[in-house]
Amino acid sequence: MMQNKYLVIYQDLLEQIEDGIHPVDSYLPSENELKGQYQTSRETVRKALTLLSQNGYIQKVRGKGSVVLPRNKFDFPVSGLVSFKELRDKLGEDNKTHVLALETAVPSRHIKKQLMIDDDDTDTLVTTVIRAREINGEKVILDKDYFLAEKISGLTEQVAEDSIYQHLEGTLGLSISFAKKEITVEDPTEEDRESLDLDGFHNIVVIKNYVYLDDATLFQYTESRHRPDRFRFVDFARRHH
Amino acid sequence: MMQNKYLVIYQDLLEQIEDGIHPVDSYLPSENELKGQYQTSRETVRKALTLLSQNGYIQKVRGKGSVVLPRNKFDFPVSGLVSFKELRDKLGEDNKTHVLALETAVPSRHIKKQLMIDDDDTDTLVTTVIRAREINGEKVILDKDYFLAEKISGLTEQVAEDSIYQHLEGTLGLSISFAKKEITVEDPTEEDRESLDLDGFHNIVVIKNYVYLDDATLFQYTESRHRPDRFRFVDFARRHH
DNA sequence: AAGTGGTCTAGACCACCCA
DNA sequence: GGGTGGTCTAGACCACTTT
Repeated sequence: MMQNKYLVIYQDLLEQIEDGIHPVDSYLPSENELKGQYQTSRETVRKALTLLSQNGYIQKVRGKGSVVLPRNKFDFPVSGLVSFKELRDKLGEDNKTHVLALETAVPSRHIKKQLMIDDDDTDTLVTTVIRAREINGEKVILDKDYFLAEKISGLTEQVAEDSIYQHLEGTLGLSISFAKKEITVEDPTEEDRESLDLDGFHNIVVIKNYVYLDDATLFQYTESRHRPDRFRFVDFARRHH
Repeated sequence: MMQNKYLVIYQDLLEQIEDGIHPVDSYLPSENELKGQYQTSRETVRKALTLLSQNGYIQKVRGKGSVVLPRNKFDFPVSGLVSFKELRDKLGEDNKTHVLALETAVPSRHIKKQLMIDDDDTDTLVTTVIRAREINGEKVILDKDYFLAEKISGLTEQVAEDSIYQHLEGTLGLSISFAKKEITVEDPTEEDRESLDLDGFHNIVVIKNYVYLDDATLFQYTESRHRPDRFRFVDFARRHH
């Protein structure tokens, strides 16, 4: 299995950082050393280091080297595109997924708008998946996913209970490229009250997510509605001067 | 004033995109064309395009070119490091800043922990700034900033009412490199109730921000506490395969 | 086949840090 | 002054899209 050289270097170094071979506050080997170790050019080494830097693992300091940054164990993968399955695997708590709906149909006005489908368009079908996420016996997250039906297939209840993303990227070979997220706090809807264990909570955290493929086409809109006590968002942002 | 070539190209193209010279869904000139236009090498052109791509302005598509992506006018600068001043300038609403505290002292246990200062350390001073932000006559955001005092100077009430960031980057020449953010929803504290117009709101959105300089040293911890109806966070995240 | 972006190379000069 | 990362070059080959 051949890979891009810079990705091999990236993954190598990442593993070494996670294994503590390069502890926090220590310096990675210099770009010249790495260039020798991997029998490659300096620009290729730099590509790997730039990726590590973008993902918050190292900081490059002029005249000194690349320092390993501290990482909080609980950080979710850097700023998003995080699915419930990944999250659940990290947290390792008791949990369950209830599939409340799974259907393919002509979407409502509101969903058409979110997916940039023309209002007059009555041909484009959208697959809707609604799931309640249960953690430690309480239903605390309501996930409402809307997919362009033409792009997906084989979406069964089984798949929806596990990980849709795995299905998309693994089985269907779709390549997710980027996403736009918006986080707000709203009043719970009737649906929220019915589907979740809201107890005494008066608010709900809403994450709206627009997901795009490699060819820049929008193909998914997701609304993830969290009970406030079960919401946490971690972000790493670099300033591009 | 000489600049890096790739930044010149980046800013040029960005301006052209914002001016509509390259409308949404159109393709930028190809890398070969740009290389000619700017009398430079292709790798340098690619560096500029990569920046545009990271910041969510374009999507590069293999075999086709660089497509201009749609942008919501209201997007704040991509995922963060947004200061209240920037935000206020965008929104253009009536607003005011009340400086509630400004002092330099040995910090509390809790703040020491946030700024990675040793518990036994009684020498390191921290400058605390507490500000309430008023929008349309209501105090809706409480900003609590803690700076390593040795790194800053000349922080007056005047400066605090305007933009501390401008002071840091402009006047002091500090170079902010990256930040880690955590967003959660909590119960309001006594301080929140006293300093803000919470009306009937039962929750408060808390953004904890750890800001680092170019040399990877932590120098600021900020807690920004928003009334839920006045909170909105927008994020653009690329998937690095 | 021609054009596009993706990767890689071997070298160069510069700005910065440190002994 | 020697080592570090930051920028830039002129070329090469590849994978993909389009005609």
